[in-house]
Amino acid sequence: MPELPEVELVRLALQPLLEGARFDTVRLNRAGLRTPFPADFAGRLEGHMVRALERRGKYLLASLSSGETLVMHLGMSGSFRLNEADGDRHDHVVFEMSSGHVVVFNDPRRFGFMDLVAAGGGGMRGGLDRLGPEPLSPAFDASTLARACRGRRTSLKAALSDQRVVAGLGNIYVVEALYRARLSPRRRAATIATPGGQPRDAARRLAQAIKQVLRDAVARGERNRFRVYDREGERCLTGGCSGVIRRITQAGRSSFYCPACQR
DNA sequence: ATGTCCACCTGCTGGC
DNA sequence: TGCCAGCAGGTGGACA
Repeated sequence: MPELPEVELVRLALQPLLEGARFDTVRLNRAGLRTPFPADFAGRLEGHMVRALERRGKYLLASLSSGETLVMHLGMSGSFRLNEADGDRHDHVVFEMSSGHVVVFNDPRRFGFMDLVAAGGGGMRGGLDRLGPEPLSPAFDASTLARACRGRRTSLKAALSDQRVVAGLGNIYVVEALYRARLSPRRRAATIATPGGQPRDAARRLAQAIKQVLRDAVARGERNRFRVYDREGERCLTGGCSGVIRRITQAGRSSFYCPACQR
């Protein structure tokens, strides 16, 4: 399911159940997800308290009283069910908390993963440390975006999908942000910056659009209607534009855009 | 280094 | 009704 807004909503739902509670029992219904669970996974959780549940990009981070951090990623199809018994064949992990709450992790495709890392999250394979800025933080703006795109010959779609450029966007919100910024997903990333890496107007529009689509999605609280995603053949919703939404494939993924107003 | 492609896995949909 | 190709919101590794 999840891009940044959905992960943030999951975090908000889990936070009151986990923070301040200990793991009483951790049940693993299989050996791993995308990667094997770390050695003695249950043993390193049980008895320890969750001090805080935070989010970084699409990752959930539970800092523990043991000093370790539980890193969780939902992949494409991961979700948590709260206070229900497990039983589905894709219920892979069960947390029974000292608060009495039960948290079940379900993930049919098993692209998600869980790991335990030293506090801070360094040392995780792949690495949280390689993530770009949080798009909703002040540290992310037209300047940081322009610098990250400077000289890149790849498309804006590919650049924004790269978690090193900005953390948390996925296929849908990349497409939505480009639509709101009136920028084509096929446009070269480098063109939003000057050769010196200074932001052009397109970079300002794009940084603002990214923040806007993410904030709106979190505020709405559910994944409902998109303005351009999955609307191939339908009319463009931008005021004054009579274009028709087109679908193209980039890097094996669908992009949707209006050829009339997105340049 | 940079950019592109593919595999990982299951479930659902639409066309025949 | 059944079957099957194609597609799905992510990531990392292999390759040019």
